[in-house]
Amino acid sequence: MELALSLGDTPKLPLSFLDKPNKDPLPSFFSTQQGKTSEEEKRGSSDPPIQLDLLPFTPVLRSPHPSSHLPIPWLTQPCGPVRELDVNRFPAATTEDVDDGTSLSSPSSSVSPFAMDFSMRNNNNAEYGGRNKRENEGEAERGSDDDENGSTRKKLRLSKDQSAFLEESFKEHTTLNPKQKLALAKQLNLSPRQVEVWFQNRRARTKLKQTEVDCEYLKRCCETLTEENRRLQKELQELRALKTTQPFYMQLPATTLTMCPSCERVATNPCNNQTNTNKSRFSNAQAQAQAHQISS
DNA sequence: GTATACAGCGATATTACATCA
DNA sequence: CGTGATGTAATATCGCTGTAT
Repeated sequence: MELALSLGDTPKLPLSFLDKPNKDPLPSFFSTQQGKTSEEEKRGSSDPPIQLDLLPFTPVLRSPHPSSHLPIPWLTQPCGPVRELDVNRFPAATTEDVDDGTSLSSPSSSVSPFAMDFSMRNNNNAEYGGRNKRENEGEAERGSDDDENGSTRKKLRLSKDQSAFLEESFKEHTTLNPKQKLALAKQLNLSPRQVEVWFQNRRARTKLKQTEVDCEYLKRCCETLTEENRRLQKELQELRALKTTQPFYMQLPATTLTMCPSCERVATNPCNNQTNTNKSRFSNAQAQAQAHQISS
């Protein structure tokens, strides 16, 4: 994973929740690799920029309003490889079977990255088929989820293929405009509301994961800084002890003081910036103070 | 140009259910 | 088999934004 953190130079940590003002629903998916596993996301190293690769293929091009959505790649690009169909699906179910003339699963489909037919998916599931059928007939939108016998909602489990299809769509676009929503719903034989809910939940999951990663990163930062602080405190104590026991620099003639070009400190000798220790820096500071005293 | 009502949408919290160990 | 943990679909609510009046 690419890391862009520089605690010394960067005033701002690359945390999504710090970059976002308030309402931005999703982290910006940048500088990440594809195919990161959750194991890798939970890595214990102190690697910085923790930007989850939750949308590996595309940057987020979020538009606050459907009317301003950017062109939709998966509405215009040719379909990707045809996915394996659900083996549990009725073989007789074809796209044409459910096509009303505005088929979205044709090769020139304006919907899917890969052709797939889910028309029989939910009907295979005796428990959920009726509900989905009803919803797909346009009856169910917000607030009308009870099934026909008035019972409470039944939890629908989307099939693997449906989930995969939605995931692919989500990679292309994390939000849907109404047209996309309808197209996806038709393609998956789900209600537009279900598609909408799925995307809402998916965004929430994405954000949650990113938050977890951000927290983990902050935790590591805190630990690192604590350790650094501890080390510096210890060093300071040593330097104070050194000052009281060995004030050798006070005896140096002022004419031997020079300015180190690399670190811009007054020193008795040009210091090696890379190997300069804090102790020598301390001595330099003392010498600088002495030089200032002499000049004034 | 401004104020108001309304609709649509996304974010978020929560609930309900399915699945698994 | 019962149970708790976990994942996720679905619901409820709120706030924001654009639009019509």
